[in-house]
Amino acid sequence: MTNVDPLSFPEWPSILEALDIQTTLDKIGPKDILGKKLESIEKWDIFFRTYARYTGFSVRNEDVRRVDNIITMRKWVCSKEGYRREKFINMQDRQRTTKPITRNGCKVALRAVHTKDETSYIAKEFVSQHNHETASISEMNFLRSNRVVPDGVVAQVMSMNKVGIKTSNIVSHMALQSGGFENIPFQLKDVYNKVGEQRRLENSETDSEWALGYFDAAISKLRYNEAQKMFKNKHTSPQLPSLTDPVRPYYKNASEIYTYELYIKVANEIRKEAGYRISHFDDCGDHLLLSLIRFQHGEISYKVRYYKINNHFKCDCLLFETEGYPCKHIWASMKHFNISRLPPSLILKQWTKEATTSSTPPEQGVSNNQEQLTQMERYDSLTSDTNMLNFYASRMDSNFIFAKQEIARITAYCKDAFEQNLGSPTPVQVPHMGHQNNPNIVRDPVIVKTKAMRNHHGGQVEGLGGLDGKKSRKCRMCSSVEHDYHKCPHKLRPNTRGQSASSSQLASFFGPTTTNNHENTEYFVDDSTQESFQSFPFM
DNA sequence: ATGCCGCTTACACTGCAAGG
DNA sequence: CCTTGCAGTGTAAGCGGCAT
Repeated sequence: MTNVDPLSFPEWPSILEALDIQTTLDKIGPKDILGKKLESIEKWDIFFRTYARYTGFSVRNEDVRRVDNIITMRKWVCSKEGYRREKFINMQDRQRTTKPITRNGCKVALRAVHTKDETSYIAKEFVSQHNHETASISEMNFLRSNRVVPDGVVAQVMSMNKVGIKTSNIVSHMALQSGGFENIPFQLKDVYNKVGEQRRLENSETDSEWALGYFDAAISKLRYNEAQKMFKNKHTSPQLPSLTDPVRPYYKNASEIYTYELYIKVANEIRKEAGYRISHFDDCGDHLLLSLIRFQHGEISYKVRYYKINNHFKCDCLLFETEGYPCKHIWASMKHFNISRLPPSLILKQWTKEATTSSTPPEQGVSNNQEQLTQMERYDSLTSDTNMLNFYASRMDSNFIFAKQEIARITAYCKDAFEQNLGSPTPVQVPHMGHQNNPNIVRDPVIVKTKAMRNHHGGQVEGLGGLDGKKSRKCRMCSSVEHDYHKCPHKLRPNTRGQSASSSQLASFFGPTTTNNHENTEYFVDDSTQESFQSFPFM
């Protein structure tokens, strides 16, 4: 079991002391928590979120009660608490395929109630047993309540957007410098959301146009996307049709076998199966030859061969042979023979969930996990701090020079200490704001000033969907509706390589990369590069 | 005190059209 | 044909009212 790194979570020791917890996090049970008191609701919040982070689940605020604007009770739950609401399960006139099921009725929860003397909050409910698998350390950054977009990152992305660099490429570069996407505590979409939020606040619409690509970053991104998909497949499941659907077993069977992306395609075939019927079949010795016709389209027919010896189906349409999953004609034939589960011969292993999960490296040992986790926490913390540093230091010549010198000094010191294996703790105490206090944690719908507050005027908030007239397009540089980005008079258009304003800004933001592969990389942006970057194969 | 439910809003995602 | 931005859809999240 892992323990909380006190350097990353400075509040943690005092909380543990106040709760008088002697056991490790994974062994905490109701008897350790029920009846215990903490001085504020925020401390309970920190406790439960840290507990969740280190035991592998995501937290949702489930309920809150206030009297005179003072919180009298709050309940936190596992994000898998409850079930999808009935109205979304039985939605009529559905226009899109359903989203994966993320809830499974998990009972894990904490409830803290204001004590009678109003001096503290007491735990009245605590459930620690999940009814599902929890996330591993390597999946920790995929959990929503663990995702953070540090202020420095937002500031840096916005600055670089202004000189025309795409958000996705900036994030790729950050990932590259951090040693991979798995080492940054946020996802690309979190950055889009956070930057978008900041832009709305500033009421300025600028974005980026030119691309910048790095092969290593692209590969890392592909791997990361793969890991994201694996996480999704492991922790969500497709929404199945209603219990009354006669071919529900087929959907269920498919959901158990295929990844979510492929399930959507297979489900589409199963759905279309109903449009076909077997007109007749002939016994050809080693196989049966079935003739299928489409309802109301009698002239369109398909032949399906059913080989009894190996329980295999082969269809004229060759969908299975080309795409790797059974076609509607095979599903219709299976139904005809009352075969309720897909025969193994029709399951291509590369499309199954098993194929992706089996490629996951085995979990590392306990001590390695602890080490890895501590290192990750500290890396997150340092990245957050240094991003802010970069932002301010790059704004003034004197700051820039000072920062460069200090960074060189500290780096040399740490490197020296590391190489001599002096180990931690390093005498250089890095000031830390506390991970869970970071307002940029990707908590779901964060600052929602008006969220769930009744709209007494009955209208929608301006700027959101539902406005009457269609919005006209705005220039991304100056927000004018008169022209678009490409014709904008404010657009920065450096002409020559190595002399442009953007190139120097780029160089100052990126700094010299230390990665071997890029030692000779020059950063430049000019008219021609826009084309070449956009056509970069991985971007 | 607690659970259930309805309502509102935000976020994630998709599809389409404009523009190059 | 490709990229980008926008609008629309699905649903998670959060809160408060009401019933138990």
